[in-house]
Amino acid sequence: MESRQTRQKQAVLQALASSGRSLAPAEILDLARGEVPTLNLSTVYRQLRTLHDEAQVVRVDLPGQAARFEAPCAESHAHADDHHHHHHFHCTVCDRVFPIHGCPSGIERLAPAGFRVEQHELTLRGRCADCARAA
Amino acid sequence: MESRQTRQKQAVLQALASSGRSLAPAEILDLARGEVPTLNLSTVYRQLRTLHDEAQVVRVDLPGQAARFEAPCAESHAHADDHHHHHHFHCTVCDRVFPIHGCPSGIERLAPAGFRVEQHELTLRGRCADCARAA
DNA sequence: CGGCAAATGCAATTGCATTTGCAATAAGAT
DNA sequence: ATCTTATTGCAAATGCAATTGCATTTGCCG
Repeated sequence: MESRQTRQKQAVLQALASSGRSLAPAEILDLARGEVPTLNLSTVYRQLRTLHDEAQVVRVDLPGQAARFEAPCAESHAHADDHHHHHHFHCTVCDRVFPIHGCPSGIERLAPAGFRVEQHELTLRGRCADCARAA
Repeated sequence: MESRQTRQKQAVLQALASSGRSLAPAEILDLARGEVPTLNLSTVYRQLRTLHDEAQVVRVDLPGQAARFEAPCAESHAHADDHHHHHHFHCTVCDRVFPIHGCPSGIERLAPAGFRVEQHELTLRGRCADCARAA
């Protein structure tokens, strides 16, 4: 099954790349329709799955939210699957999700004795610059 | 609508209180059935809603997971709705969720300029003591 | 001890996110 | 240009957490 180069695939990829943030499938649909007006949500989901398999998009889960997707970070290291580690800011007003670079240190120390921390996720919530300004 | 004192309500509360961790509705059902064998999942959900309204249980959302619930922390302050702030550890092996006390400092600094951080959530993932030992 | 509204059990239903069947379309290799 | 088959659009179907209708049970107050 060779993956083909379609306008809809490019549109999805383009939406993710140019937005610079994590997008929900419906957001991707909206943005990508600028390129391909007939684009369908099913296609977005299908492409997301394909792109995810091809490591062209990363899935992001935030607490209490449906899955979002983002383009792999530009600063990814040489190590194949080691994308730039980052966290997310969720705006409670506009519901958009932005990347946050950097992460608090000493996190592993928080776990109880005997627990083995292999990963962590931090989500900040509040108002993004736009919405804070509009307050 | 006065809330009554029923065996099932106590069983749910008891399960949460004695477990000392965050439980999914199905886990609560399992545990509470030790007390009330006929307990039904609908009732668990109904009680969780009631108890939540009465501030007797707290809802916990972890990334990519269905809602869990926990008993309000014992060390809650005098301030009515200010429960002891804490985070969670999710064991990827047994799928149980444990409370983590303490939280990294300087978190607010991570947000981009202009963003207003109002809240944050940290989730550690890995192996709990039991599962790390059994590795 | 009644009596009545709240709570329960059970089955059926809803609400969403995500997936799938299928006929029509369109890559892209020949 | 042609042929093969992956991809698309659309509608219908899933999966699953959570909710609800209803007849029955059970707190609980007088």
